[in-house]
Amino acid sequence: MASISDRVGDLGGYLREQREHAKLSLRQLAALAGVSNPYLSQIERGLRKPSAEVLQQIAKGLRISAEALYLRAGILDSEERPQVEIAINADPGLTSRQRRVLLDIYASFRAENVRTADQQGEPAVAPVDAEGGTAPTRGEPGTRDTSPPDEQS
Amino acid sequence: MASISDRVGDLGGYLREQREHAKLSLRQLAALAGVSNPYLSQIERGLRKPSAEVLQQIAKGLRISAEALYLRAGILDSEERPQVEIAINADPGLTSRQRRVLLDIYASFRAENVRTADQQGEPAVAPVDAEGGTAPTRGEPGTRDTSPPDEQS
DNA sequence: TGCCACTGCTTGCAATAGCAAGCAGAATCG
DNA sequence: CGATTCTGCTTGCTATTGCAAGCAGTGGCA
Repeated sequence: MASISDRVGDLGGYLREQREHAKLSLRQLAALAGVSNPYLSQIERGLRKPSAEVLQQIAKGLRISAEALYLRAGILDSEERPQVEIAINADPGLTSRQRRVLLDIYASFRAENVRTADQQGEPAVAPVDAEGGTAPTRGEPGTRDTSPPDEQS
Repeated sequence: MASISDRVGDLGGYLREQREHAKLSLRQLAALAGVSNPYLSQIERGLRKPSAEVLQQIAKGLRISAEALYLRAGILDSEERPQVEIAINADPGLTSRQRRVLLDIYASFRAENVRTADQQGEPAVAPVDAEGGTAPTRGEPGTRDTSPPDEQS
Protein backbone atom coordinates (compact mmCIF):
# COMPACT_ATOMS: atom_id res chain seq x y z
CA MET A 1 0.00 0.00 0.00
CA ALA A 2 2.70 2.50 0.94
CA SER A 3 4.73 1.47 -2.10
CA ILE A 4 2.17 2.73 -4.57
CA SER A 5 1.73 5.92 -2.62
CA ASP A 6 5.46 6.51 -2.60
CA ARG A 7 5.89 5.78 -6.24
CA VAL A 8 3.25 8.14 -7.47
CA GLY A 9 4.37 11.07 -5.42
CA ASP A 10 1.63 10.80 -2.80
CA LEU A 11 -1.22 11.22 -5.21
CA GLY A 12 -3.58 9.94 -2.59
CA GLY A 13 -2.55 12.46 -0.01
CA TYR A 14 -2.92 15.21 -2.52
CA LEU A 15 -6.38 14.04 -3.47
CA ARG A 16 -7.49 13.98 0.13
CA GLU A 17 -6.06 17.40 0.71
CA GLN A 18 -7.88 18.82 -2.27
CA ARG A 19 -11.10 17.13 -1.28
CA GLU A 20 -10.94 18.49 2.23
CA HIS A 21 -10.06 21.87 0.89
CA ALA A 22 -13.20 21.70 -1.20
CA LYS A 23 -15.14 20.60 1.88
CA LEU A 24 -16.43 17.50 0.17
CA SER A 25 -16.99 14.12 1.74
CA LEU A 26 -15.56 11.11 0.07
CA ARG A 27 -19.01 10.14 -1.14
CA GLN A 28 -19.74 13.57 -2.47
CA LEU A 29 -16.57 13.72 -4.49
CA ALA A 30 -17.07 10.19 -5.72
CA ALA A 31 -20.54 11.14 -6.94
CA LEU A 32 -19.26 14.30 -8.61
CA ALA A 33 -16.44 12.41 -10.20
CA GLY A 34 -18.55 9.46 -11.23
CA VAL A 35 -16.44 6.84 -9.47
CA SER A 36 -17.36 4.54 -6.63
CA ASN A 37 -16.71 5.83 -3.17
CA PRO A 38 -14.88 2.74 -1.95
CA TYR A 39 -12.58 3.03 -4.91
CA LEU A 40 -11.91 6.68 -4.23
CA SER A 41 -11.15 5.76 -0.65
CA GLN A 42 -8.69 3.15 -1.80
CA ILE A 43 -7.03 5.62 -4.14
CA GLU A 44 -6.64 8.16 -1.36
CA ARG A 45 -5.06 5.53 0.84
CA GLY A 46 -2.74 4.47 -1.93
CA LEU A 47 -4.22 1.00 -2.24
CA ARG A 48 -5.02 1.35 -5.90
CA LYS A 49 -3.46 2.95 -8.88
CA PRO A 50 -6.13 4.69 -10.90
CA SER A 51 -6.12 5.06 -14.64
CA ALA A 52 -5.75 8.39 -16.33
CA GLU A 53 -9.43 8.26 -17.13
CA VAL A 54 -10.38 7.98 -13.48
CA LEU A 55 -7.97 10.77 -12.63
CA GLN A 56 -9.65 12.90 -15.26
CA GLN A 57 -12.99 12.26 -13.66
CA ILE A 58 -11.72 13.02 -10.20
CA ALA A 59 -10.11 16.21 -11.41
CA LYS A 60 -13.44 17.21 -12.92
CA GLY A 61 -15.16 16.57 -9.62
CA LEU A 62 -12.57 18.64 -7.79
CA ARG A 63 -12.61 21.30 -10.50
CA ILE A 64 -8.87 21.18 -10.84
CA SER A 65 -6.84 20.44 -13.91
CA ALA A 66 -6.32 16.81 -14.73
CA GLU A 67 -2.71 17.60 -15.42
CA ALA A 68 -2.08 18.39 -11.80
CA LEU A 69 -3.12 14.86 -10.98
CA TYR A 70 -1.22 13.39 -13.91
CA LEU A 71 1.95 15.01 -12.62
CA ARG A 72 1.52 13.45 -9.23
CA ALA A 73 0.63 10.12 -10.73
CA GLY A 74 3.77 10.12 -12.83
CA ILE A 75 1.83 10.23 -16.07
CA LEU A 76 3.16 13.61 -17.01
CA ASP A 77 6.71 14.65 -16.62
CA SER A 78 7.30 18.15 -15.35
CA GLU A 79 10.76 18.32 -16.89
CA GLU A 80 11.37 21.40 -18.91
CA ARG A 81 11.07 20.86 -22.63
CA PRO A 82 11.13 23.17 -25.55
CA GLN A 83 7.55 24.26 -25.65
CA VAL A 84 7.47 24.93 -29.39
CA GLU A 85 8.41 21.38 -30.19
CA ILE A 86 5.80 19.98 -27.87
CA ALA A 87 3.14 22.23 -29.27
CA ILE A 88 3.95 21.34 -32.84
CA ASN A 89 3.92 17.63 -32.07
CA ALA A 90 0.72 17.90 -30.16
CA ASP A 91 -1.17 19.96 -32.72
CA PRO A 92 -3.82 17.76 -34.26
CA GLY A 93 -4.37 20.24 -37.03
CA LEU A 94 -1.05 19.52 -38.70
CA THR A 95 -0.10 16.66 -40.94
CA SER A 96 3.04 14.66 -40.32
CA ARG A 97 4.75 16.39 -43.19
CA GLN A 98 3.85 19.84 -41.89
CA ARG A 99 5.06 18.97 -38.45
CA ARG A 100 8.35 17.84 -39.87
CA VAL A 101 8.76 20.96 -41.91
CA LEU A 102 7.99 23.21 -38.96
CA LEU A 103 10.33 21.29 -36.69
CA ASP A 104 13.07 21.51 -39.28
CA ILE A 105 12.70 25.23 -39.64
CA TYR A 106 12.51 25.70 -35.92
CA ALA A 107 15.62 23.63 -35.36
CA SER A 108 17.55 25.52 -38.00
CA PHE A 109 16.48 28.82 -36.51
CA ARG A 110 17.65 27.74 -33.11
CA ALA A 111 20.93 26.46 -34.57
CA GLU A 112 21.40 29.73 -36.37
CA ASN A 113 20.93 31.62 -33.17
CA VAL A 114 23.42 29.42 -31.37
CA ARG A 115 25.96 30.05 -34.10
CA THR A 116 25.34 33.75 -33.93
CA ALA A 117 25.80 33.72 -30.20
CA ASP A 118 29.04 31.71 -30.37
CA GLN A 119 30.71 33.66 -33.20
CA GLN A 120 33.56 31.18 -32.79
CA GLY A 121 33.13 29.26 -36.01
CA GLU A 122 31.77 26.22 -34.36
CA PRO A 123 30.55 23.85 -37.07
CA ALA A 124 26.93 24.27 -37.86
CA VAL A 125 24.76 21.53 -36.48
CA ALA A 126 22.71 20.14 -39.32
CA PRO A 127 19.02 20.30 -38.61
CA VAL A 128 17.86 16.87 -37.72
CA ASP A 129 14.46 15.60 -38.66
CA ALA A 130 13.10 13.99 -35.58
CA GLU A 131 9.40 13.59 -35.38
CA GLY A 132 9.63 13.20 -31.64
CA GLY A 133 11.66 16.34 -31.55
CA THR A 134 12.89 15.76 -28.07
CA ALA A 135 16.39 14.60 -28.82
CA PRO A 136 17.66 16.61 -31.78
CA THR A 137 21.17 15.29 -31.43
CA ARG A 138 20.12 11.84 -32.48
CA GLY A 139 19.99 10.67 -36.01
CA GLU A 140 16.80 10.05 -37.89
CA PRO A 141 14.81 7.12 -36.71
CA GLY A 142 15.09 5.70 -40.17
CA THR A 143 18.86 5.77 -40.05
CA ARG A 144 19.05 3.90 -36.82
CA ASP A 145 21.00 0.71 -36.50
CA THR A 146 18.66 -1.83 -37.90
CA SER A 147 20.08 -4.88 -36.22
CA PRO A 148 17.23 -6.07 -34.12
CA PRO A 149 17.47 -5.91 -30.35
CA ASP A 150 17.29 -9.06 -28.34
CA GLU A 151 14.14 -10.94 -29.05
CA GLN A 152 11.73 -10.86 -26.23
CA SER A 153 9.37 -13.56 -27.31
CA MET B 1 -12.48 -3.45 -31.63
CA ALA B 2 -13.36 -0.63 -33.95
CA SER B 3 -15.14 1.17 -31.15
CA ILE B 4 -12.01 1.56 -29.09
CA SER B 5 -10.05 2.69 -32.08
CA ASP B 6 -12.65 5.28 -32.96
CA ARG B 7 -12.93 6.58 -29.44
CA VAL B 8 -9.24 7.17 -28.92
CA GLY B 9 -8.67 9.04 -32.14
CA ASP B 10 -6.99 6.17 -33.96
CA LEU B 11 -4.14 5.76 -31.57
CA GLY B 12 -3.35 2.42 -33.04
CA GLY B 13 -3.06 3.71 -36.55
CA TYR B 14 -0.81 6.47 -35.37
CA LEU B 15 1.40 4.05 -33.51
CA ARG B 16 1.75 1.85 -36.56
CA GLU B 17 2.54 4.84 -38.70
CA GLN B 18 5.22 6.01 -36.31
CA ARG B 19 6.65 2.55 -36.02
CA GLU B 20 6.83 2.13 -39.76
CA HIS B 21 8.33 5.55 -40.12
CA ALA B 22 11.01 4.46 -37.70
CA LYS B 23 11.45 1.26 -39.71
CA LEU B 24 10.93 -0.92 -36.70
CA SER B 25 9.18 -4.24 -36.64
CA LEU B 26 6.52 -4.80 -34.11
CA ARG B 27 8.85 -6.98 -32.11
CA GLN B 28 11.66 -4.48 -32.21
CA LEU B 29 9.48 -1.70 -30.94
CA ALA B 30 7.97 -3.93 -28.31
CA ALA B 31 11.43 -4.79 -27.07
CA LEU B 32 12.51 -1.17 -27.09
CA ALA B 33 9.37 -0.16 -25.30
CA GLY B 34 9.48 -3.03 -22.82
CA VAL B 35 6.00 -4.33 -23.64
CA SER B 36 5.00 -7.64 -25.10
CA ASN B 37 4.78 -7.78 -28.83
CA PRO B 38 1.33 -9.39 -28.91
CA TYR B 39 0.08 -6.61 -26.73
CA LEU B 40 1.60 -3.98 -28.97
CA SER B 41 -0.06 -5.67 -31.91
CA GLN B 42 -3.39 -5.59 -30.15
CA ILE B 43 -2.94 -1.93 -29.34
CA GLU B 44 -2.14 -1.07 -32.93
CA ARG B 45 -5.24 -2.91 -34.06
CA GLY B 46 -7.33 -1.14 -31.45
CA LEU B 47 -8.16 -4.32 -29.53
CA ARG B 48 -6.79 -3.03 -26.26
CA LYS B 49 -6.70 0.24 -24.47
CA PRO B 50 -3.28 0.73 -23.00
CA SER B 51 -2.56 2.56 -19.79
CA ALA B 52 -0.66 5.81 -19.71
CA GLU B 53 2.32 3.90 -18.41
CA VAL B 54 2.38 1.64 -21.40
CA LEU B 55 1.99 4.63 -23.69
CA GLN B 56 4.95 6.23 -21.99
CA GLN B 57 7.02 3.15 -22.65
CA ILE B 58 5.97 2.97 -26.25
CA ALA B 59 6.73 6.64 -26.73
CA LYS B 60 10.18 6.03 -25.30
CA GLY B 61 10.70 3.19 -27.74
CA LEU B 62 9.62 5.38 -30.63
CA ARG B 63 11.59 8.33 -29.30
CA ILE B 64 8.59 10.58 -29.51
CA SER B 65 6.93 12.50 -26.79
CA ALA B 66 4.51 10.61 -24.62
CA GLU B 67 2.19 13.54 -24.83
CA ALA B 68 1.58 13.00 -28.52
CA LEU B 69 0.27 9.58 -27.61
CA TYR B 70 -1.70 10.86 -24.66
CA LEU B 71 -3.49 13.24 -26.96
CA ARG B 72 -4.52 10.52 -29.30
CA ALA B 73 -5.50 8.31 -26.42
CA GLY B 74 -7.73 10.99 -25.01
CA ILE B 75 -5.69 11.30 -21.86
CA LEU B 76 -4.64 14.81 -22.66
CA ASP B 77 -6.83 17.42 -24.20
CA SER B 78 -5.10 19.43 -26.90
CA GLU B 79 -6.62 22.57 -25.51
CA GLU B 80 -4.73 22.03 -22.31
CA ARG B 81 -1.42 22.29 -24.07
CA PRO B 82 0.30 25.44 -25.15
CA GLN B 83 -0.86 26.27 -28.60
CA VAL B 84 1.80 26.42 -31.25
CA GLU B 85 1.33 30.14 -31.69
CA ILE B 86 1.61 30.81 -28.02
CA ALA B 87 4.68 28.63 -27.75
CA ILE B 88 6.40 30.29 -30.66
CA ASN B 89 5.72 33.73 -29.25
CA ALA B 90 7.04 32.69 -25.88
CA ASP B 91 10.21 30.99 -27.08
CA PRO B 92 13.18 33.02 -25.93
CA GLY B 93 15.46 31.29 -28.41
CA LEU B 94 13.84 32.86 -31.46
CA THR B 95 14.23 36.29 -32.95
CA SER B 96 11.22 38.36 -33.90
CA ARG B 97 11.78 37.64 -37.56
CA GLN B 98 12.02 33.93 -36.95
CA ARG B 99 8.86 34.00 -34.89
CA ARG B 100 7.02 35.75 -37.66
CA VAL B 101 8.24 33.28 -40.25
CA LEU B 102 7.23 30.30 -38.16
CA LEU B 103 3.85 31.79 -37.35
CA ASP B 104 3.23 32.53 -41.03
CA ILE B 105 4.13 29.02 -42.06
CA TYR B 106 2.05 27.54 -39.27
CA ALA B 107 -0.94 29.67 -40.22
CA SER B 108 -0.67 28.74 -43.88
CA PHE B 109 -0.41 25.06 -42.99
CA ARG B 110 -3.51 25.29 -40.89
CA ALA B 111 -5.33 27.21 -43.62
CA GLU B 112 -4.25 24.61 -46.12
CA ASN B 113 -5.66 21.87 -43.96
CA VAL B 114 -8.95 23.72 -43.52
CA ARG B 115 -9.27 24.16 -47.28
CA THR B 116 -8.47 20.54 -47.79
CA ALA B 117 -11.11 19.57 -45.30
CA ASP B 118 -13.68 21.85 -46.98
CA GLN B 119 -12.94 20.44 -50.40
CA GLN B 120 -13.65 17.02 -49.02
CA GLY B 121 -17.05 18.17 -47.87
CA GLU B 122 -16.25 17.90 -44.20
CA PRO B 123 -17.20 20.65 -41.79
CA ALA B 124 -14.31 22.93 -40.94
CA VAL B 125 -12.47 21.40 -38.03
CA ALA B 126 -9.99 24.13 -37.30
CA PRO B 127 -10.22 24.70 -33.57
CA VAL B 128 -10.85 28.19 -32.37
CA ASP B 129 -7.55 29.36 -31.02
CA ALA B 130 -8.51 30.87 -27.76
CA GLU B 131 -5.77 32.35 -25.67
CA GLY B 132 -5.14 30.20 -22.68
CA GLY B 133 -7.22 27.38 -24.03
CA THR B 134 -9.20 25.80 -21.32
CA ALA B 135 -7.38 27.31 -18.43
CA PRO B 136 -9.71 26.92 -15.51
CA THR B 137 -11.80 30.00 -15.26
CA ARG B 138 -13.55 28.86 -12.19
CA GLY B 139 -12.41 29.81 -8.76
CA GLU B 140 -10.58 27.60 -6.35
CA PRO B 141 -12.37 24.55 -5.13
CA GLY B 142 -12.72 26.23 -1.78
CA THR B 143 -14.76 29.04 -3.20
CA ARG B 144 -17.50 26.86 -4.48
CA ASP B 145 -20.95 26.41 -3.06
CA THR B 146 -20.51 23.91 -0.32
CA SER B 147 -24.02 22.53 -0.21
CA PRO B 148 -23.61 18.84 -0.82
CA PRO B 149 -24.82 17.37 -4.11
CA ASP B 150 -27.41 14.64 -4.17
CA GLU B 151 -26.22 11.54 -2.47
CA GLN B 152 -25.61 8.68 -4.76
CA SER B 153 -25.07 5.82 -2.37
C1' DT C 1 15.17 -28.50 -50.95
C1' DG C 2 15.15 -27.98 -45.59
C1' DC C 3 16.42 -25.06 -41.99
C1' DC C 4 16.47 -20.91 -39.65
C1' DA C 5 15.23 -16.30 -38.42
C1' DC C 6 11.99 -13.11 -38.80
C1' DT C 7 7.18 -11.37 -39.08
C1' DG C 8 2.41 -10.38 -36.97
C1' DC C 9 -0.98 -12.60 -34.65
C1' DT C 10 -4.03 -16.07 -31.46
C1' DT C 11 -5.04 -17.86 -27.12
C1' DG C 12 -5.39 -18.68 -22.30
C1' DC C 13 -3.99 -17.00 -18.00
C1' DA C 14 -2.66 -14.04 -13.81
C1' DA C 15 -2.92 -9.66 -11.84
C1' DT C 16 -5.22 -5.59 -11.18
C1' DA C 17 -8.76 -1.93 -11.80
C1' DG C 18 -13.19 -0.60 -10.48
C1' DC C 19 -17.58 -1.72 -8.63
C1' DA C 20 -21.83 -3.19 -5.66
C1' DA C 21 -23.30 -4.69 -1.34
C1' DG C 22 -22.76 -4.02 3.08
C1' DC C 23 -20.45 -2.99 7.85
C1' DA C 24 -19.51 -0.18 11.92
C1' DG C 25 -19.11 4.18 13.94
C1' DA C 26 -20.44 9.13 14.34
C1' DA C 27 -23.65 12.82 13.93
C1' DT C 28 -28.25 14.67 13.74
C1' DC C 29 -33.10 14.93 14.66
C1' DG C 30 -37.80 14.36 16.66
C1' DC D 1 -33.77 7.98 23.83
C1' DG D 2 -34.29 5.43 19.07
C1' DA D 3 -34.31 6.19 14.27
C1' DT D 4 -32.19 8.03 10.52
C1' DT D 5 -28.54 9.78 7.85
C1' DC D 6 -24.02 10.38 7.19
C1' DT D 7 -19.13 8.91 7.28
C1' DG D 8 -15.06 5.98 5.64
C1' DC D 9 -14.04 1.48 4.92
C1' DT D 10 -14.11 -4.06 3.92
C1' DT D 11 -15.03 -7.65 0.89
C1' DG D 12 -15.97 -10.43 -3.02
C1' DC D 13 -16.85 -10.13 -7.72
C1' DT D 14 -16.47 -9.03 -12.86
C1' DA D 15 -14.11 -6.97 -16.63
C1' DT D 16 -9.96 -5.59 -18.47
C1' DT D 17 -4.99 -5.15 -18.97
C1' DG D 18 -0.74 -7.11 -20.12
C1' DC D 19 1.86 -11.26 -20.68
C1' DA D 20 3.89 -16.03 -22.04
C1' DA D 21 3.60 -19.72 -25.10
C1' DG D 22 2.96 -20.77 -29.44
C1' DC D 23 1.13 -20.68 -34.49
C1' DA D 24 1.43 -19.81 -39.45
C1' DG D 25 3.41 -17.27 -43.08
C1' DT D 26 7.56 -15.10 -45.39
C1' DG D 27 12.22 -14.55 -46.77
C1' DG D 28 17.11 -15.78 -46.90
C1' DC D 29 20.71 -19.17 -47.09
C1' DA D 30 23.51 -23.49 -47.64
